[in-house]
Amino acid sequence: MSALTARHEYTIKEAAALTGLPASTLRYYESIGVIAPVGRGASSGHRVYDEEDLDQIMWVACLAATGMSVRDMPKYVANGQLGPCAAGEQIELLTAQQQRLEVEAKQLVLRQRYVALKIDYWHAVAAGDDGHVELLLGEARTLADEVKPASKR
Amino acid sequence: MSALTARHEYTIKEAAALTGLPASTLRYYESIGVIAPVGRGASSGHRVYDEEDLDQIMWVACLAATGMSVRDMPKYVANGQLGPCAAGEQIELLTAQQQRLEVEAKQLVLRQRYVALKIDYWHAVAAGDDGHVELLLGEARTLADEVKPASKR
DNA sequence: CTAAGAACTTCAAGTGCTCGAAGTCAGGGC
DNA sequence: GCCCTGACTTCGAGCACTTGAAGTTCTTAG
Repeated sequence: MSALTARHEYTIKEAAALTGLPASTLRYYESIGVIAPVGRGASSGHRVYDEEDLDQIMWVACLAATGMSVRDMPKYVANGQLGPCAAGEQIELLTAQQQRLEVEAKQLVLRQRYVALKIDYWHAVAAGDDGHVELLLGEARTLADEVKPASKR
Repeated sequence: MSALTARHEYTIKEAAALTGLPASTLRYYESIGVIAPVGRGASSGHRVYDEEDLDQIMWVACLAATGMSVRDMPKYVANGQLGPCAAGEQIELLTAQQQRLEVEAKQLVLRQRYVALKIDYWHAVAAGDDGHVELLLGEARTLADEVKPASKR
């Protein structure tokens, strides 16, 4: 298996893009021991992530998203190391993460609408279109009420 | 009329409940000048919020939710009172924000695809479907390759 | 009226990143 | 070869809250 399965390697930037955590956070997590030390390029000293590292990071990202403090994480990461026997738990956490991402996507769309609305609003103000201004202000208030649960993060 | 139209007054706790921001954050925002100084009870020295304060806080909460830094907020909050003269600057700030949100949306979609792939992967692992596992690992690699051009193209 | 307790006050320190500075390293053009 | 660009490295400071301590004030029950 190992000979044919050329393990793909990732730079810190690719790992960041796939897991949704900034590179700085990946280094931070490694520095405080939340994730295991990542392999380094022989000559460069740069971090080299493999699939296993990414799985671990995804796991940590799930824990972080549920509000767990970084001091409590190492224990739970150890559980995640157990491999195939832990597949069920992995799926459970990843599914929860999927739902969070969906919520995040919805909130993002809402924010995009809100910003677009505000741009319209200022265009109307600049044009002196008072009727349109009033209309847009009303819509903005409606949207503002919906954007409440964006206080986390 | 105005005497009877009791302009409702709120404690910091009520203001927090209505705006969705913790009381500590309201004090923090006031301390750094993001919101105007709030009136105080004559004898107690406790903060007393009125409707206008709440509108301003809601507005700031929206800015915070869209990712604006607290340093940029005072200008933006002040501009809200200035009317048409500041429309150009408002539009400029909001358009920049719109572009940030667009980037964020693309990254979010990428993460969603990755998580979905990982769920498939663990299902295949649980089922002992090694061929499928290999296939999905390959797809993860392909997904990672898409990240690279996204940063510079 | 007084005493207990909840809720407010300020100030300081902690948290979880996040950014900037200064230096190292890989790849490409001359 | 040699330099340039750009991505990586560590480290320490900064940011946006957040929490804790210590004290004051409002409220309520006896």
